Amino acid sequence: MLSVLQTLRHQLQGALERAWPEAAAAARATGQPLDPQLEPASRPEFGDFQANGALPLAKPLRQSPRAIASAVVERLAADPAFTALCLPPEIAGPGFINLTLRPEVLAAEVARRVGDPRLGVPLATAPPVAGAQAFAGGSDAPVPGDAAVAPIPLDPVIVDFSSPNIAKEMHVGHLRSTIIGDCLARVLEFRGHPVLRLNHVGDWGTQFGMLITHLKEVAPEALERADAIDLGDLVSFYRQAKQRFDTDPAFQAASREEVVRLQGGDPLSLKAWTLLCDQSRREFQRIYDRLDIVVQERGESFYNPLLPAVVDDLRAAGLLVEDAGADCVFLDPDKPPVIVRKSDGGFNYATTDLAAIRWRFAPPPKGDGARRLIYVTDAGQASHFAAVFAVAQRAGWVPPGGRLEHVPFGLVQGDDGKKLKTRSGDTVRLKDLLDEAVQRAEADLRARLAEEGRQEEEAFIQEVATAVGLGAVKYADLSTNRITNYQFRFDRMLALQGNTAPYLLYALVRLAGLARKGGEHFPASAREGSLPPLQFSEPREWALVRHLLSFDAVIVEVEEELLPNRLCGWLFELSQVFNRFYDQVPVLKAPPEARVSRLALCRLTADTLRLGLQLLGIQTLSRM
RNA sequence: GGGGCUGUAGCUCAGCCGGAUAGAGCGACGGUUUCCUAAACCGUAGGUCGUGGGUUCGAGUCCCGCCAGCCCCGCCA
Repeated sequence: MLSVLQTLRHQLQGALERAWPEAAAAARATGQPLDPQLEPASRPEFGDFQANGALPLAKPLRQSPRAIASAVVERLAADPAFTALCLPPEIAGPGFINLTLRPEVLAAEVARRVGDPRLGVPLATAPPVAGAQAFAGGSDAPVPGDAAVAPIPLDPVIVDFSSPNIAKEMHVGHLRSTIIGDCLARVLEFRGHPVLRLNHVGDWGTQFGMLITHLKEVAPEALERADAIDLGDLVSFYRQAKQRFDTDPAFQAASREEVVRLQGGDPLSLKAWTLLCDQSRREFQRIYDRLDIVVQERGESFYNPLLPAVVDDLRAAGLLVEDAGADCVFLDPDKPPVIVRKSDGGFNYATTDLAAIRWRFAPPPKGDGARRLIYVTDAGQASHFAAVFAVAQRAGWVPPGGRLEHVPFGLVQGDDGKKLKTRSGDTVRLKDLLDEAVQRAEADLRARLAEEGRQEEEAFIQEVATAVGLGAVKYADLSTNRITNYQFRFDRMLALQGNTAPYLLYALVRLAGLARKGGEHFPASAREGSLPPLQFSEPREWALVRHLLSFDAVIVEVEEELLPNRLCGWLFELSQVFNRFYDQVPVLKAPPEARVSRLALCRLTADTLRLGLQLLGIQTLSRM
């Protein structure tokens, strides 16, 4: 109900200004107009919204907060636009103004969303030009959809996520970036942003020297044939190469020469490099397909030709300093510099990251023309990104209004609170982890079926186990605040109760059951004109109504804060509120006059839950 | 040594721009099924928000100090 909130905010501000015209004018003159501080109510008994603004005004206005509040309420009562929306406001506590929307306003808001594919969430609009933001209403970002503005094409948002390394297997370390990045991209896309999902794979660098050298020795025939060979277990291949590199000086020397050949564009080296990349790509794609994740590969090698320009730019900007033979940018004379060219003349990862920023902000055709760059990597890289971002700023590559955001996340830990490992101490392969989640979900399901004496097709069992298992892994990751480390526990994430994927999926299954059994009464859409005015009476109906109407707020919040756990928490609450409703309020067996409204409410709940899970990247079910 | 993140119930975690009496889930204990999937619902117990100051009408939230844990810190990504 962002638009209602915005409307009320203007009305309150108007009331405030009518009550104290001089103070309001003075406040405006300072650029800080009187703020009613309207926000969603902190408790249900306070109504829908609360205005806290009277309290801080007590001192400047030399009146008691309650007197200020009652003056505002008086003006509001005289505003027909306000009384059409709200019941008479109440003044509570030290001077809070509590607002409750009229039941028919809430019901109409619900009706408007039934059958609406966007479920009340507006499309994003172009941000205002910097400096042109001052309008009545304070510091709030304008709510899109509030006014009928001609849509301005939005600049792309880049989400840089997943980013495994070629010739290595995806492991738990890639899990969070992949899942969180995909979720953020989905939310941004839903809001209407053109999103570039970029997989910044590690496909360039010194490790290829040893890999190619090893490949040339182990499988020279691969370089002769046109088609890529199957290297089998890439991980063990990598290990072999690494081991030889660490123990065999001759191999080491050969590897170093190989790096030079590769960077010099030697055809045979390039062929070997391509083979390794193709092989890895196929492995990665299996995981992405399984997780239903779309990401476009644009590895480090893409920026290779762009690296010299980075150094040139920095030099031209007067930022480069040579130190111990390396080209450096000193952000702070007392701290280690950002090295953009090593003493041996080679570039390193900072250079690549800088080249990426430069390219991504630059207008097409020599760049992506992006407005917002989002990097989803572990928190350990925070200082690296802070430094690189600062260099990009100083170099002038960030356009006005351009945003550079590192989206850090914590470690995946085991039960012991340490970095997750297998029993033998190896890193856990992502594939194994997903397999186990699905297997456990399947075992749970089979046990349940046996217990309940249910017979189900094998295909059904596989579908449910997959959706539950993979959904549980994703949800467990997304539902905690990403900045903290999180404990990976199968039993917890697959638990049938609590803040888990299965709990949410089950709520949707209940709703799907209602739709199946009451399908002929399930309203398709309010827009077809078949929906009578909705009426609600039960407290649990109203709780569901109110929660559903805050969907737009949580989506916009995730878009801005890039915190998927906010959406998870909201969906969990929705499931809880629905389950309480379902437990106590009959739907199909309701009297006819109540049934239509309840079915409409269920329809909206189901659509919202389905959309929410879809934005998390979680497959939904109609039976389980 | 410098920097970052974290510290909230037994456990795992929320807590939005500083707002009213601190919120879930799990676990524990107790209750609910003639009724749309009980994978559910209802209730009880459980807190010095690491710690000491400060800012203010009001601090888990902002500022400073301290303690503890984790992470990063010149040619790896």
